[in-house]
Amino acid sequence: MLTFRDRTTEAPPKAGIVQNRFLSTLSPDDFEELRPFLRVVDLKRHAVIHEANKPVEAVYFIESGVVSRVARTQTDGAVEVAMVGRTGLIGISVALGTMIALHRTVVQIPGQALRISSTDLQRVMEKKPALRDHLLRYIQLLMNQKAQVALCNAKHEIDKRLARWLLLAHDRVVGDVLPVTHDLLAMTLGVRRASVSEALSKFEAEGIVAKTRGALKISNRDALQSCACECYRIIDDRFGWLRALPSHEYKIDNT
Amino acid sequence: MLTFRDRTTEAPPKAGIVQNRFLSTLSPDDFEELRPFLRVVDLKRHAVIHEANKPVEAVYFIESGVVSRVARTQTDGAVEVAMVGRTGLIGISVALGTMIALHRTVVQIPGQALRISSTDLQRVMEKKPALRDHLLRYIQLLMNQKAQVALCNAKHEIDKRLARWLLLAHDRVVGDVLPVTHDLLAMTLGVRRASVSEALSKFEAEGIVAKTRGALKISNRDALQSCACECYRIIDDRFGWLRALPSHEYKIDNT
DNA sequence: CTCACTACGTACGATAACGTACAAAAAACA
DNA sequence: TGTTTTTTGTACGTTATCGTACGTAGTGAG
Repeated sequence: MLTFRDRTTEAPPKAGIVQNRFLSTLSPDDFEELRPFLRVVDLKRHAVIHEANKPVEAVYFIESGVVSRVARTQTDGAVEVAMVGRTGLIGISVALGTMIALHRTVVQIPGQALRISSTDLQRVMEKKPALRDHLLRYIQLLMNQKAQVALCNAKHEIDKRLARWLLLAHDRVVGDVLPVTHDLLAMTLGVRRASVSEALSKFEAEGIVAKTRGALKISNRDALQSCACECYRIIDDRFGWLRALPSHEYKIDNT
Repeated sequence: MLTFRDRTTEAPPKAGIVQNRFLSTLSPDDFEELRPFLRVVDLKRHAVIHEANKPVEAVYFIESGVVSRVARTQTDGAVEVAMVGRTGLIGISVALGTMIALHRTVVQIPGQALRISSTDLQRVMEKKPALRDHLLRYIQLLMNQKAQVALCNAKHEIDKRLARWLLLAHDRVVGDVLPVTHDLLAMTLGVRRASVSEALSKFEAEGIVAKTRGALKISNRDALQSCACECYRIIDDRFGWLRALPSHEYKIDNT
């Protein structure tokens, strides 16, 4: 059991209100078109939402939790190339028209999502071009994130990369607790588990995070930010346009 | 002067015929709509085609040479996140609707391109939805490449990454000579110049490449391929759909 | 309560890559 | 032609990270 109060599995702050930033920034008109097709689904830990090169049956707007897009090779394990949370969605290949997943997508921190079948979404997109435009703009965020991660992996030390990941994840969950193991972080960053443990111990000694078996608590976000490389800011800045858009309180059936 | 015959700056094999694979796989109907707007332009070494976060004035379909999309931070130099050649184009943000460049784009190996202004391309896209679909599908290739580079940077040794880059570049030029300096390769891969020199010396000792000041010749492509990591194949495979499409011989004014 | 299992702390030598530096060779320039 | 600049070869000590391994402490199952 978690020693920390795990706020990430709590009910969303406002029950029945859409938490997803992508959806809440849609115009009421566009969202109304989408609403009848959306269904709440649980994202269970380590669940594979999409498999690389396989057809995308449905698109998921993340309501809570964190999902990773990962790249793989035969010999190496999976490495995260982008992180998606309340601000985003999984299944962009529907907007791109191929309906084939680019990468494996895995649930890192459990939560919920609003699901719509690919065909339904396609139909709505045809009717509402603004929705497609919104999706395409979101794709730029993802591309930017992937590119920055590529640079970060090439140039920055493990502790900086770890700090970046923790900050991005922190932004995407409710509360300060991240229910992640060192092992998971190691896989995600493509490094040794031991390296993650060492870096986290250093952070804990400086009072930046507090550790528990299976979970981390961010105690001093500002200090963590000064540990991270510029990449965090660069990735985060691109979400500015999403944050800048007016956010609506859309209701959704919790069934 | 180059000791090797530098075939990359020769006139294209068939003068007046479009070399760009993206264009040559368009339907005659769609291409005809585009043709009047296309102008041949030179890509000069180190020229910056697009600057990150700046408006995209025009889109470039690469005819010859190699162009890199690079990510940057204040403190680190630029690192390549994707490579574009005869098979692709620069300026996807026009297809995504934002008209703002995601990354800096730099000419690595000089060549030529077919240029169309962003507004003209937008107009053609509206008239010909198939063109937009084609563009969006191409974006998946780029995303895949970025993701694989992210993994590669995290997990693979310098010599394997170098081999991957050389293979990708080799696929994108005419002939076996790559007019690149060690310095450029180092920047591109995000490593020391000395590391590149060492790796190349090793390759030369094994008869895989031949070196000259400012240029490399791929002597044994098969051997090079067995030096590279899986990432080359993974990136290259995604171009399968482009290669699979029928290719037309479209004429273009060389003025 | 015991047992098995997962998560974490920590240690060791090995090695890939780093930063830096300097000189030689080739090309460009004047 | 001589001079400057660019490119490359090579070396040194240093550091980050690796692979591996083993012990320990929580956690869950029976």
